[in-house]
Formats: sequence, C-alpha cells, structure tokens
Amino acid sequence: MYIILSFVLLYILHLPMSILNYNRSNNPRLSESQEDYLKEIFKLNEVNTTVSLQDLADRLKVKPASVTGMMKKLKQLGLVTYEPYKEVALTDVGEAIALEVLRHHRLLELYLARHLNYSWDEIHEEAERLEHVISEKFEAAIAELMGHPTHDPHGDPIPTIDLEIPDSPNLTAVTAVKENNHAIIRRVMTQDSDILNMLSRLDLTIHSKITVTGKDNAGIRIRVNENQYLLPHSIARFVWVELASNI
Amino acid sequence: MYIILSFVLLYILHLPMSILNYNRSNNPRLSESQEDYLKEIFKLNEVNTTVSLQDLADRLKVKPASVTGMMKKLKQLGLVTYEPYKEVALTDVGEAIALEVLRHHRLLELYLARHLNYSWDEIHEEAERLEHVISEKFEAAIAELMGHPTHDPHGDPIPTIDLEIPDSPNLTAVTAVKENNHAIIRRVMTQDSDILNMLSRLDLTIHSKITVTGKDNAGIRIRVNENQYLLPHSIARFVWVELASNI
DNA sequence: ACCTGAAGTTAGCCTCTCCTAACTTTTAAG
DNA sequence: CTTAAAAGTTAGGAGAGGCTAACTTCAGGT
Ligand SMILES: [Mn+2]
Ligand SMILES: [Mn+2]
Ligand SMILES: [Mn+2]
Ligand SMILES: [Mn+2]
Repeated sequence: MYIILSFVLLYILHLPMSILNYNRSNNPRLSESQEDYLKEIFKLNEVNTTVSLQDLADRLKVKPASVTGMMKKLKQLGLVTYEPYKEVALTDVGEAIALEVLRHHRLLELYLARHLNYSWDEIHEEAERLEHVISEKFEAAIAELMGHPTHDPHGDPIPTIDLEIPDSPNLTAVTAVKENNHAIIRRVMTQDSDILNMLSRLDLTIHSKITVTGKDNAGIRIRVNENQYLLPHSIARFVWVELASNI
Repeated sequence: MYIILSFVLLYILHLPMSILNYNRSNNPRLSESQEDYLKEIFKLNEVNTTVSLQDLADRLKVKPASVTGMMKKLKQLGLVTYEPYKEVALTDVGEAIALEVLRHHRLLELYLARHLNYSWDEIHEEAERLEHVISEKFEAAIAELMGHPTHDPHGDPIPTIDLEIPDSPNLTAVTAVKENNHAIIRRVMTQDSDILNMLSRLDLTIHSKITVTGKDNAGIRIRVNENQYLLPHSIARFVWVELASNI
C-alpha cells in the first residue's frame, strides 16, 4: 500500500524513481571499494567537468584496468552511466550513495577533531576507514551531538540528512586575492598531512583572518596574527577564502 | 640498541620472545576475518577446556571447511598451534592480537553506551564492525576519555593496554544462588539483543541488587525493586552475580 | 572390540578486487 | 591530415575467504 502510494506521489511530483530505490538499510550493502569509487567519482565531478578513469585510478590508488572492471559492475548495479571509452557519471541512486558516504566521512572528521582531540592532519585517514562501517544510528548520534553541523574541519560542506549539499559562502582562491585585501580562510582543499600540519602551525587554519601583502612568481605573501609568510603557489592553491568585503 | 636491550631483558625475565614480536603498527595487518577467528578462539578457550572447530564455525557463522582452511593460514602465520584432527590453541602472538581486538571491542561497547546513547542491546553489533578499523590513537582517546575503565556494559573485563585481563569479583551463576540470598548482577554473558532488551526492561542489569526468592524446574524466581519475576533457566544461565556476603 | 554418528578434512568451485601485459581507441600537436 | 602519446580495454591470473559434497578420522555406547 505504502509502495503504491509512493509511486503515485512520484508520478505527481515528477521526481526520478531512483530516489526511492536506494535505502541503505534494505538494499544489499555495497563493498567498501564500491563506496569509495562512487564517492571519488562524485568528488572529481565537483571539480572537473568530466571524470576520467585515469583520475579515478590515481585517487583510489589502483590501476586503470581495475577501474574499467569496477565501472562495468557499477553500471550493472545501476549506479553509474558508462559506455566503453566514454566518460563516467553517477546515476541518481549512485549519487545518493556517494553523498551518504561523504556525509559519514565529514561528520566523522568533525567528530574526531571535536570530541577525540584529533588534529587537523589525522582526521582524514581515520574517517576514510570508519565511513564504511558506522551504522545510520552512529551517524545520527554524532550529528545530533554536534548540533547538525554544516561543514567539516577542512571547510568541506557536510551533506544533510536529506543528502543536500549545504550552501557555502562565496569563495575565492587565495591566489586570486588582490594585494592589501583582507580575507578569512574558509576551506583548505587537500588531505595531505604534511601540508595541513604546516598550515596549522602557521595558524593558517579555517576562520583565520589574513591579509594578502604581496604576490610574485615565488608565491603569495600573507600576514596572519602579525606574522608574515611566503606561501608557495603549490600550497596556496589549496587555500580558499571569503573576501572581507563580503562579510 | 633498543632492540638489543629488549632481547637481553627478555632473556633475564624468561618471558616468551613472541610478546615482543607483535606490534600492531608495523606488522602486516591481519584481515577482519583473521582477527575475528583469533578473538573467537580466545573467548571459547575461556569457557571450554578445548576449542573445537565446530564451535568456532558456529560462532563465526561459517562452515567447518572454512575453519580448517583458516587454521592452516593462521598456523602458517605463527598465530595458532594446530595439527589436523587435533585441537587449536593460540600462540602468545596470537593471543596478544586476540586481546588487542577484544580491548577494542569492549572499549567501543562502553563508549557507545556512555557517549552516544546506545542501549545495551545495540552496542555489540556496532562494536563488532568498528573493532577492526579503529586506530591505536582512537583506542587511546576513548580509553583516556572514559578514565581507563576495567569492564564493559555486559560486565566483561576490558584487557588493559598491556593486554592483561583485569581481576573481576568472584562470580556465581545466578542459578547457583540459594533461596533468600541477596546478590548483585555483575555480568551477563550473552550478546542476544532480545534477551538483553528483556533483561534491561525488567531492570535486571549490571549492578542491580536482586534476591532469589525461589527455584523450581520452570526456572528461578527473582525479586528486584519490589518486583518478582520467574526467569527461565535458559536465560538465567547467562546471568552471573556477586553474592551479598562477599560485599 | 566394534560400530556409528559427529567432527574434521579435502577437492573443486565461486566471487571479489586487484594486478600485468598486450591491445585498441581517442586526442591533440605539428 | 597524420601520427604518436595518452587513455582505456581485454585477457588471463593471483590470493583471500567463502561454499558444497565426498571422504576420513575419532570417540562413545554397547
Ligand atoms: Mn573510504
Ligand atoms: Mn574533510
Ligand atoms: Mn568483528
Ligand atoms: Mn560485551
């Protein structure tokens, strides 16, 4: 009865049927590998216009042949669209699963930082493993405990319980900030422990107020807390800020 | 230098060399399956004099053929002693790993109950998955946070950081308590959700003060908080108590 | 001492995820 | 427009952990 009603509702609302199809608790559970593939496709898709199997292979630290094999399987499961030699994309169901895993990951990162005293550079690796094994109850418990946070310690948005990506402030790469302008660091787009460690030692962390004092081909000069640093472009490109004028 | 000193120390103290050999961080990580096999061998060994492959198969929900195969592998790795058609036992290294996993499991159970509002019957299943993926840092963080607890919510002892089993009070099966004697529930030796759920609804939980008011072949009659219950033997056998006279 | 059922083993097969090596298709530079 | 490098595919195989079915060994009851 409920099922019939749902179909009618979907028809009326013109929603894709697939949204209903996915339910973490009653669907056959995916493997950790499969979850990581879907999550990585989603993340690559946010940055690049198209997702190459080579990128996927690099991110997941497997060989391209393995990616081809997995794409066939995920296509079979209705989680990606894909034809040989063409680009990959998530279906609605595939995207829902990717967002579910991403929500686990980012909630866990924040939880580890806030409640178990993990430092910025330690949270990612632990969350990468835990994200696949925590239950929906665990997810709900830490989300509740933290007051349903919208962003993780890297400034990455945490998908909501309905799997929407919350709005983030309008961000600019710090490399694009003009000289003498003020800004607040809002997102650091790397998981590299060494880089995160260094940035946090310089106090270049989320919510730090900075001033861009100069730019040359060596990098970008930044003032934070009366200290000045020269940040090489290779690192600065990970740092995204909100301009002070927008605040 | 440290290594040489360690060898000398071991020689002097007559400790088994194998204790030093195992180090979770630099040894090739075992699979989740292998960890569960070792843990289950340890737990069976605490109860039975000898560990049968059949019991192991039942507990791990695999077929006996699979157990035989795994025993060969674990023997190869130096974690169990075993000859075809003979009983299995853990080596010192195998036992150290079993205790490490058991420590994770029981710390997690207590953590879930205390900090994430899990009920008695929900903790085991979640801990069963998490125990294999948390880092030593996670273990240390929750142990610290909880003040290095010695027993989990079922009354099971939590192995210390040095992998010693902490002393438990002298326990008696509630079925062996004489009529009109008082006692305190100290351990409930089942992970069955339904039974745990029922017991906790009757307030027959860890640290509950009870009085045995009668016994017949239907079961054992117990008073707790002015309420009287008839506990069938099939359930009562899981409940272990400390006699009031010992307190 | 024998017999029989329970316990344990073996062989052969499956699925999963990854690999290498050789091949094909696409793409972009000249 | 050609062609070589990059990207992607295919075939074949490894190893982990399970399974079934047929077999062997063991242990207890008569
Ligand atoms: Mn992961
Ligand atoms: Mn993050
Ligand atoms: Mn387990
Ligand atoms: Mn327990």
